[in-house]
Amino acid sequence: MARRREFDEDQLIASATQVFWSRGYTATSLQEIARRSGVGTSSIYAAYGNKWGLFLVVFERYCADRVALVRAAVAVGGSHREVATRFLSAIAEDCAGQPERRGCLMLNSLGELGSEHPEVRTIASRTNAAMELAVRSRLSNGKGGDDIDASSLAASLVAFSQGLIAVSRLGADDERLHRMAALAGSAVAA
Amino acid sequence: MARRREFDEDQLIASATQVFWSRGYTATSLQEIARRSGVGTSSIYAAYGNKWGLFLVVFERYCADRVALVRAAVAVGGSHREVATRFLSAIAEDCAGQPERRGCLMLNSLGELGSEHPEVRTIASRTNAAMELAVRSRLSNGKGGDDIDASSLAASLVAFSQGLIAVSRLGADDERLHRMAALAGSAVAA
DNA sequence: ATTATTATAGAATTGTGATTCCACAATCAA
DNA sequence: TTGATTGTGGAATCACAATTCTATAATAAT
Repeated sequence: MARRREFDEDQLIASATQVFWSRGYTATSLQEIARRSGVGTSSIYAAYGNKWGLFLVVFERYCADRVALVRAAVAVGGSHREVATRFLSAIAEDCAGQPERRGCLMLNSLGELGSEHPEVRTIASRTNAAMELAVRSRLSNGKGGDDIDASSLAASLVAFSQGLIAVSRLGADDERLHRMAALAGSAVAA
Repeated sequence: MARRREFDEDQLIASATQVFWSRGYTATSLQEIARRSGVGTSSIYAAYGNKWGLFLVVFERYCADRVALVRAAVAVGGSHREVATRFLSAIAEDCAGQPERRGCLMLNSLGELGSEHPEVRTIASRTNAAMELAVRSRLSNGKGGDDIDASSLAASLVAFSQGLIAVSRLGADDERLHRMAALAGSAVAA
């Protein structure tokens, strides 16, 4: 270890995330990330090897944040119906707050890169499992008798949330998203 | 009109669809489409103007086919529960049959291009509305009293189907997809 | 048959963007 | 302080892919 980094890694990753998220992986140029972050391309290559390496770091971090979002949304717990409603509302809320209706970087990347890049599938799959687990852990009433049911329900809720995200990308207004979230939540047996 | 086209347009569009679907728009080169279809790049440019023009034709056609798929799935009608189950099962079935777990070109393109290309959002949005309408038209029991309810249900079913597609991209096995479809279907009030 | 028009093949152009190189700066160990 | 090591800025590669160009072929209309 000789000279230390000058750039702030969190800053760089944050900038890169924005660009990848809005433009997609392939259409994003490193030069743009360099420009927007103020970090030179040499430094980026030295630190991450190549564009793909940088993307993977971005992607992993984003996915981790997403799991945290879900955990926070269901932190309180309650009846199946309450948990479901809070979870879906939180997702709807998040979509509504995104500029350009850009949805979710995980789903966008899965769409763009999933077929040809197993790593992306792997990370996304792990993330999805973590989300399902987070939801499921708040659905069980502590008895454990209906666990199979609870995990199926959790999986379906996460799937529905991903449908909500897709719908948000179509330009659905905030109210519509929230109404769909509420309707699905109330369809869950209390 | 002097000389006539030599290439079969349906063939070309079909080849192009495969490539765009597997690789994504940006990562696809016209040369690859030319090679796989046997049509020269000059002919493609003469016919569609540019890569984007070709893509739009591919995309519109794909979306139309998708609506047709949904219409066929719900053609028979029945109780809300039956229609929902048949619809979701048909989507699950379709996903299961895709090579490379490539999902749905509409959702993939929405993920890759949605933020920066309003045309894509517009076409996808129109397609989505057509799907919802197709489902809804089979949900009404002919009375028309609960139409608001029926259209909300249709919208949620379509959203859930898109969630299923996302899950399929994660590598979920066929059985899991079918189970989720069945569970969601049976959750719909008969 | 001749002409005007559109299609095709394949080479040439051009721009972009990933990646590499090189010279120089900063820091640690001695 | 000196040398080894790692970061940085910016120019230089290097490949690839979108698009255009040029010549030639096919066909409809006269």
